[in-house]
Amino acid sequence: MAPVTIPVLAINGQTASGKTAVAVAVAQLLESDGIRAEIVNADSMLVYRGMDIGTAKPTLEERGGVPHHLIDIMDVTRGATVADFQVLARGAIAELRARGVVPILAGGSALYVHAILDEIDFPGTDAALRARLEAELDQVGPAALHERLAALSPLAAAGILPGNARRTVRALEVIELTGSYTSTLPGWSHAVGDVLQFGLEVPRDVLDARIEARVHQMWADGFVDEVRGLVDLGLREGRTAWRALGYRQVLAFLDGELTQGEALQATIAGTRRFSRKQMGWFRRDPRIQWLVAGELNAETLASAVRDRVLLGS
RNA sequence: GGCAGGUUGCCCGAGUGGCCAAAGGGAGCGGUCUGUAAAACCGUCGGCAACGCCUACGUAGGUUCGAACCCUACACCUGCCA
Repeated sequence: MAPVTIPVLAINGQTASGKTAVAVAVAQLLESDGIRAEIVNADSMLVYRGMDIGTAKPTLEERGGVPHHLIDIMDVTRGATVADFQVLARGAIAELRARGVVPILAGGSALYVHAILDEIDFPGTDAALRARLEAELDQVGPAALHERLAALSPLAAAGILPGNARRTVRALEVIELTGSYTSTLPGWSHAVGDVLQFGLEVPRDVLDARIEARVHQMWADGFVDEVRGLVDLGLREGRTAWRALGYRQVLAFLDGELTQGEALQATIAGTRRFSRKQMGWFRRDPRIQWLVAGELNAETLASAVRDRVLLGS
């Protein structure tokens, strides 16, 4: 078999931009050309089993027979991390390529996408050390810890705001583990070869309307019951899952802190804000080619992949 | 019908004579980011020709050098009595 080029197609975009549907459509178009493609998820919350309605996880029907990777791979009690995800996603991409299948990386978690595609090495972690630092944080507060960080590494401290306890703790952890810590992300340089990056752009007002409709639909589809069920499975015990957009608001409702209507509105507002943040992140990546979301997106992306595959063969 | 309380900026909510364009929270807007990232943190947040001016604390008037804060009337909402 002649060696052919297998590009990675990355489809980025805000939540509710339609990237999932486009990714599936692209895979199906390629399939009809005799090019196999499968989807690798790059949405942080889709990894959790049982978190379906609130994450707008594509149903089997919506997946249209296209295999999806890194969806439903862990329980809500576990804390997903970028570092884990990086390893898993790169593994999936390599495995697909080895099989001659085009990986379509679809998702809206910008840090995850960055970590998968670009050269970023995450220093390790140590549970005991982390626990100690967090206990200390409770004692002395974030400002004191930040001061200590500043004494150990002025540079690292400069990149972290004093109020940000989370990042301060991690910086101290890494310094203790490795001796130094870098508080700035590396630039844009692919660690995975041959990547085509596209972004779907949706006008703000259109996206906002979609988000609102989508959240209402989640409620209608039984989102609150989904959360109730997950609570029994330990949703509150995890470190990450319960903070997911919508889930946190429903939990607040179940705890009596919000009315159900307030929880719904807060979810809409939170999702809207999240979409802004996503955009801010993706916009900075100069390699992304932006497409106005619309009918022809799948065609455009499929032909970009096709061209690349044929060129390489 | 009577008595008591309330009406504050986009929303909620402090303020009860000057230090009030008015605490705080939310929303909105903008930003930061190397193992929680759908997270965490930060800034901004009445208007303008902007070290000043204008508009603003239910409406209209009054007291005062000075009022969101005091008085009067009116409107609407709320609790108790009938």
